[in-house]
Amino acid sequence: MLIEELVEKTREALAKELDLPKNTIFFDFGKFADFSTMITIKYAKKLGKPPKDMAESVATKLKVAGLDIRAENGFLNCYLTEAALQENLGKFSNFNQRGKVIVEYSSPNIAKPFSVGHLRSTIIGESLKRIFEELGWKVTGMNFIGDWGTQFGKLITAYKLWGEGLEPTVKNLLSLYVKFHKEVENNPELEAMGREWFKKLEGGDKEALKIWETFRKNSFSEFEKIYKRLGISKLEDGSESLFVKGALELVDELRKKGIAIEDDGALVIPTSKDIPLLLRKSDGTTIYAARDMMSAIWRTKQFKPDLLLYVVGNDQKLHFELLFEGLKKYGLTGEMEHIGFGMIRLPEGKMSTRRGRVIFLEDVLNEAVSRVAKTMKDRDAYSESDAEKIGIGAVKFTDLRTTRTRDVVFTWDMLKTEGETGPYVQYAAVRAKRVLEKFGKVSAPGKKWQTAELKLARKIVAIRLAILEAGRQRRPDLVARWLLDSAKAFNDFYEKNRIEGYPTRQWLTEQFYTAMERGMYLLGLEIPNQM
RNA sequence: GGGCCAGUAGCCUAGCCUGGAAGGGCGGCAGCCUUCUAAGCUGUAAGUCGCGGGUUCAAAUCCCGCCUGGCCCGCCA
Repeated sequence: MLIEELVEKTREALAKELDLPKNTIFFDFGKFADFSTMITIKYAKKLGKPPKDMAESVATKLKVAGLDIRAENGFLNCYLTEAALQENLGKFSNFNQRGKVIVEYSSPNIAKPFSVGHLRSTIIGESLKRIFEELGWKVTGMNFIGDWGTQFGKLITAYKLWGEGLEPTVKNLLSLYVKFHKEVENNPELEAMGREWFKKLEGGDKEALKIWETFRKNSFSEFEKIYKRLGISKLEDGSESLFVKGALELVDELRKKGIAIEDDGALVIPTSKDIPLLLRKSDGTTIYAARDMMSAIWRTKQFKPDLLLYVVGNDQKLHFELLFEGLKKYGLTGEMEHIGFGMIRLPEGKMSTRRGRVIFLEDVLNEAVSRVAKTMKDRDAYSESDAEKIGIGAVKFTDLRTTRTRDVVFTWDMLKTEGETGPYVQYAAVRAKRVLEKFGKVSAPGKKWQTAELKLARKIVAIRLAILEAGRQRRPDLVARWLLDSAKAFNDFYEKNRIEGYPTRQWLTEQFYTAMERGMYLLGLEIPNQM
């Protein structure tokens, strides 16, 4: 029986034995046993009996095939038997969940370089996409590229004023944007010019559109490079600009239906919060909320999803609350969820594109890879492709292993390769891979596993629970946690036990390796050839 | 001013949903490469779980207040 089924069986058995509702029984996983509960303590209290005796008597009565259930310190600790462990090893698929989900992630802006700020959405989103796929969902990755809005009116203004003859590369456009915001302090009319150009753009002005197209084209080739390097899946193009026309029509429809109302010349949808959802400015142009709404409506029609996920920073939490309210008023019934994540900021404060205070992702990746390359060269074992895998792995893993919602202060410690890092995980996998290459595979383990072997097997088997929980809570860091635990267990095992010549150990090494491969894939980590 | 989130050893972090047994990493100190890769492993020191109250047999976890930091609070995205 699969581990999660054993958990469920135990829950049912306990509910029956203690006469408690199933949904009041919870387990801790991997802390002191494969899973454990202290429900007996609570129950003992109800009966006014000592918890220790209670646990003892429940433990002896409770019989679940495949489990060794023991009373320890008043807790009920459940251990998979050797047979159950063996059955579960090598099984990290077939979760058979059903459903369709659209995950919106990455969503960079055009005419701006990818900063480390975009990294989180991209990496977390990609990982969630893979986790949901693993669980059996049909997943569409959607890229809501920021390519519309007043800022492009400003950028066109800057381009017209100072950009003549300038190659419209992303870096050059960034300097124009920074210059605009500097100049605007002395020359406030620039703001008005910017709004004017945006109005022209939204009105379909040929010149404005032509300039904007150039921005877009250059940015897209930049994105492609970075996605390739990060191993990001092909994403459905959900650029904001695709929804401009629809948004204008939608806003009209909402007004006619009375869902949206005029307020100070602008059009808004009232909400339960103290601010409304603003859709259209008093100058008649739309703001991003209108395009967000239209986009959600389009997604729903096009893909008929059960769930819409938005992997966007915590700073937009309120926006999504308002947006979802607006969408519900419009009549959208599907589930919508904002998957917020903590902001990356610099030790000196928030990153700001306008002030040019950003760290480019490309620079971070290059630095990571070159540090790894140096280490490899010092050891006389340099490989360009492995350096890339390890360097990028270090950056991704650092990001993914911390709780999603925590803010991150950027330091170059992201690039560490020792301790709880991506390279640590990769290293354990590489060690296992080498052993398998050298000594081959065995068809079956031996009988009567030793303590060390059981210990390793328990860690490996927990991958199913990690993936299930990661999906339920939308938390890739739980998979990262498993990778770390499992790698730690293997490194420990490897140092203390000779693997060659012991069928059980060789077999476990293979189980470890395939599970690691799977878990690493879910986070987008690659296994180097050697390190 | 209002709202949301966070505060766990010198530093970083897990545990908080579902109360009961404070885990890990970095750095420090002391060790381990003639046997499958030392980006590894072992041992050790280091904690008023921000502060104060409450609920409870039991609070890092739940409730209230406060302090500190971050973020958000219609014509930006």
